[in-house]
Amino acid sequence: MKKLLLPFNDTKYSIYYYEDIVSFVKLLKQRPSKIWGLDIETAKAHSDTRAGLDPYLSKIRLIQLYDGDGNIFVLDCLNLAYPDFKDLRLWITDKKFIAHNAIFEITHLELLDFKDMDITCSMILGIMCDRAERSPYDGDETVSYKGFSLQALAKKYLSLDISKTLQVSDWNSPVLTDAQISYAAIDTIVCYDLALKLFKKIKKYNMLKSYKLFKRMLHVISEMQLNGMEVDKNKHTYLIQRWKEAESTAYLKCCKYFKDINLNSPKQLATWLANNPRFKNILSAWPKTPSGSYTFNRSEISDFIRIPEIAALMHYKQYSKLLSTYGEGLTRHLNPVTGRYHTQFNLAQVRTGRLSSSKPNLQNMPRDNAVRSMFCLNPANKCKYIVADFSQIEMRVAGALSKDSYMLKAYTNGDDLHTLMAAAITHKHPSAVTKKERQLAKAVNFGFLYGMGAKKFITYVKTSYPDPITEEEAYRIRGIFYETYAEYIAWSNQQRIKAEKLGFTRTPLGRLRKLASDEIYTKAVNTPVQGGAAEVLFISMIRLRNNIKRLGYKAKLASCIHDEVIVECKDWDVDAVTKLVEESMVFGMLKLFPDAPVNGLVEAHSALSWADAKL
DNA sequence: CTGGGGGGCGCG
DNA sequence: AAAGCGCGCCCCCCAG
Repeated sequence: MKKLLLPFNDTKYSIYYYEDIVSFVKLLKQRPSKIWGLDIETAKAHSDTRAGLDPYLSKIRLIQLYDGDGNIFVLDCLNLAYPDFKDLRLWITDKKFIAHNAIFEITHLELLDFKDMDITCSMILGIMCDRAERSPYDGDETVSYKGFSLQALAKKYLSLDISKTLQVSDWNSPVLTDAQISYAAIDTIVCYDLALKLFKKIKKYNMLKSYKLFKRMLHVISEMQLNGMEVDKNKHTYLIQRWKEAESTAYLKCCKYFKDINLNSPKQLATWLANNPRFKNILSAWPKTPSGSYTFNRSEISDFIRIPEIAALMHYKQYSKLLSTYGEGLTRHLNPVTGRYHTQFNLAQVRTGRLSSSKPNLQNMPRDNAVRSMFCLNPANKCKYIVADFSQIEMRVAGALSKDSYMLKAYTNGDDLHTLMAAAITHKHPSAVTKKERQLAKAVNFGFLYGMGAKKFITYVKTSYPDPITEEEAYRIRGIFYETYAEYIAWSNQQRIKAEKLGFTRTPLGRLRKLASDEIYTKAVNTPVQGGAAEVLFISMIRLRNNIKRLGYKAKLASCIHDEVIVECKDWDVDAVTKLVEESMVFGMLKLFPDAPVNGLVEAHSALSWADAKL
């Protein structure tokens, strides 16, 4: 044991540094604190560049615990054996912790078998406060404040400057310097103080329910991130080969029309268009980007898509997109230890309360069967993917929130709202509605739900429907939407009035989103609906994970895509867990909206691959 | 050489 | 008066 004195922020702290876990735990037990600041330092355990950050490529070097009363206990794990942690695990079970970016601590500690720790995340508190206090239109008064790192939030909320220069120091070094140990200790103090301050704000803003849901999600996310998604690399390689061939064919065709032009440069394309005599007569009708240059956005220029030059260009862009985003580049995210994609799920970042996914983003994989079938389990492991979807979750949440009797009646009867809308537009009986008409109605429902204008609807239809519609027709259809969902429209207007008065809107569980005045018309309506759908999903996933653990099934969450969950499950438990998934999702809906109709709410299937489990 | 904005596009 | 929403990642291009 080594004791260090740490003067920091006008206070004197004591650091107790241990290399022996028995005395470490013995001392911890003497402290009365129930809430502890927690941080870990990790060292590289692999040559990969991500080593030190990725739980599979790192080893924990230090565990730092702050008792909230001037004492920091630091355990150096360099020379500890795995079974040693038993006493620490036991000590941890009835304590609460505070960490910054708790997902990092949870995922790393999970691999040492520290399960379901009660951790508050100061980063999530910080993001939630930010979303409540600042719309993107507000800018940011704190110039140096950027992102939600501990350093940034310490400066913003505690007016503290903490150095991060030692973070990248060598945590593999056999002997750590006093400066390194002090650096490691400071983070626990700062995140402890930060969380106390931010937690008061959360209560003041009435966001406790919402925060508690996020907190419970930490373990769900940790499970998904650690589990990851398995891919069949051969399928991917084959796919890339096919895309490359298609791209080069398309490129050769483009060469006839575009001389010395980078097809990936919108700027060069715009110049080419402006100077091409063939386009002289239609140039005035060519749509433009917000900043005023000619656009080559596929959905904006659907009027000109039949012109050979444009058709060739679009064909090239299609494969160029696939190759650049879903080609070879994707594989750099494969984990060298597990061979899987361990996506990062970002909690609380999205203003409506959804999750987002990055490195790689698994939430925007092409719907293409060939792509999704590369997410495929090895049959030798005797596992299946269970894929379950909410059916039309946002429409259902819209109905539940507004209590629109037309929507609720349809869901109660098991009717399809898109088919009903198609029937209303065409004056047909629902049973006579064609596939094409339903497709248009789908665009009607999705578009007008959040206040789309008739004009935009025309271009929107062009992308999702084969035949164009006239302006007159667009206004007529908009009228039908407003009549059909009159109660929903009334609720929408109420939401707008409320948001105008308060300057913010909330999700059903109370997550606050500040809105600038010109955001209100659409976002005051969208946020409760999209946010409500996210909250339903969160409740469902928490329930599902708890029940899988409680009942001892061999299954783990693998991913989620806004209204869809993917579970990896041992063959012999697939039937039982599929039922559990369905039950959990219905439970999530009813927990948030007790009166919601739930027939046809969930669809679930299982198979070796993501593609096959969707059928 | 890096960072950031714009344009574009994949998903829900 | 008019207004779909929510993301992340790719490439280009320009500023520092």
